[in-house]
Amino acid sequence: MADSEPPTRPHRDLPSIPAPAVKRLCLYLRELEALTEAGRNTVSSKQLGQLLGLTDAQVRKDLAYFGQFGQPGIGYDVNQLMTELRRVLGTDKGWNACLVGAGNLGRALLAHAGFERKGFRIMAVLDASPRLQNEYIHGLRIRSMDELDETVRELETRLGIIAVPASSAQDVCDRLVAAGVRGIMNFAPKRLQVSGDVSIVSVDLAVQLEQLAFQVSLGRRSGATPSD
Amino acid sequence: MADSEPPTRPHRDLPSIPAPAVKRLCLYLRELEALTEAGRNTVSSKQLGQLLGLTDAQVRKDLAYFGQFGQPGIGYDVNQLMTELRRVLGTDKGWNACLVGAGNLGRALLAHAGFERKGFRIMAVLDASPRLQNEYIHGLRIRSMDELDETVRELETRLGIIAVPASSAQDVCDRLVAAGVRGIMNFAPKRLQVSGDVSIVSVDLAVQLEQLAFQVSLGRRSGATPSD
DNA sequence: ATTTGTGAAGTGTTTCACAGCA
DNA sequence: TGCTGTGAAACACTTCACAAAT
Repeated sequence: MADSEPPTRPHRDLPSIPAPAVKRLCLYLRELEALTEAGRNTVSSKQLGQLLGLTDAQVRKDLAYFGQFGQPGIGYDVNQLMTELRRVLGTDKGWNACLVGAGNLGRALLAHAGFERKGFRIMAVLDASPRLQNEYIHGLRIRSMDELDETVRELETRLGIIAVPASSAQDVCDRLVAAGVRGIMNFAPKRLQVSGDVSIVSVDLAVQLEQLAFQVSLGRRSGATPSD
Repeated sequence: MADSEPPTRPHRDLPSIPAPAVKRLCLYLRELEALTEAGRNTVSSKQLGQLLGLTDAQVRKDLAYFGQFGQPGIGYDVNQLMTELRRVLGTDKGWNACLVGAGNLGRALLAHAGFERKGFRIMAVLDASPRLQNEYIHGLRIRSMDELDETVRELETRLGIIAVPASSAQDVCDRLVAAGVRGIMNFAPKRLQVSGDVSIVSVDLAVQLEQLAFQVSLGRRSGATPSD
């Protein structure tokens, strides 16, 4: 996991960035946001590393893939580094998303405050069940699947979030891709196949619990797994 | 991510298993469950690999860390391999969990059918808010935080699930550990520190969306990320 | 013919260690 | 002194390629 994916190139012919480094970037940003709230102006690679259980060298290498942000003897400017990381991650501008599946998980995602804070906005909810159609949740009308195409186009939702059962996940995925989304976050316990230029991130909650069960079975001492 | 964690040892002095391999084990199991439902009796490493976007060599290496399950010329027996993987992952026996946080996410997790199917059972829900106390959700009474200790002991919940805001996550974590849970699944956007012999798996949904945004920004072709 | 299991080779990632700067 | 940025070394993971088994 984390894992078996091709490294990403920032631009054509720049050194490629290890996938694990990209994962850590998000965590650095999260810690920086906490630091700035705590009133800190600068932070060293050592301090940032300690907050996340990483070595200072790791932190410096990761950040150096994207530029030279630090000052020898001082460390990194918290605000500047946050801005840089947001730019690198592409979260400096907002992202519209549409959610498919208005079950328990879908509703929880819709209410999730963390998304808005990070610049993600769920603009529409769709569900296949006629029972739910035109019901309102969190101020959004539940749309029918027939409306998927126009929804994605009119609201310009570049991202789709799949919170439907595994059995319909691939179908929903195909329709989202056809409608023009560029990225899909998948919560169904199913590997999705996509044709073309669409990115996928999958989160299988049961798989995460299995990972935990394995670590506990092993009697692992303090297995700290940052995110994923 | 997948990622920056120490490899795990199955038993003392056996070859250590790469962390990425453990992540894939859960995915193999998921595919095997689908295969058996489809009536398949055997599967080759090549077929299993294709289902997950992995090479056949990768699949064989991963499985070989735990034993010799395959038959040359034939492949793997689907049912036998499922049994073996469940045993390796520790999910052949049930796992009791207690959930802290009865907000939107907590409720969604409680209703999540995928957990029960995999042998995980949420036995109790707790929440700090007096407003929710003694309310019932999904057949479970919402307990006060004062009841945490007795709940963990009496119901023998080896796992704790944290679905509270970041600000109280560390406190909840400490209390769960003190009460005796051996593993914690954390949904708060906060790195948890644990003392001693407790495993942690964290899932930060906003971080996952950031990963997706990054991949889309890069114009990645078909970035298939198995779980994570 | 097909497929496993596995050493060896290849590739990718992390850590080390130090020059250079504040 | 304290810290960054970075080549070089160490380590980890994946892929290759083939002997052995059916």
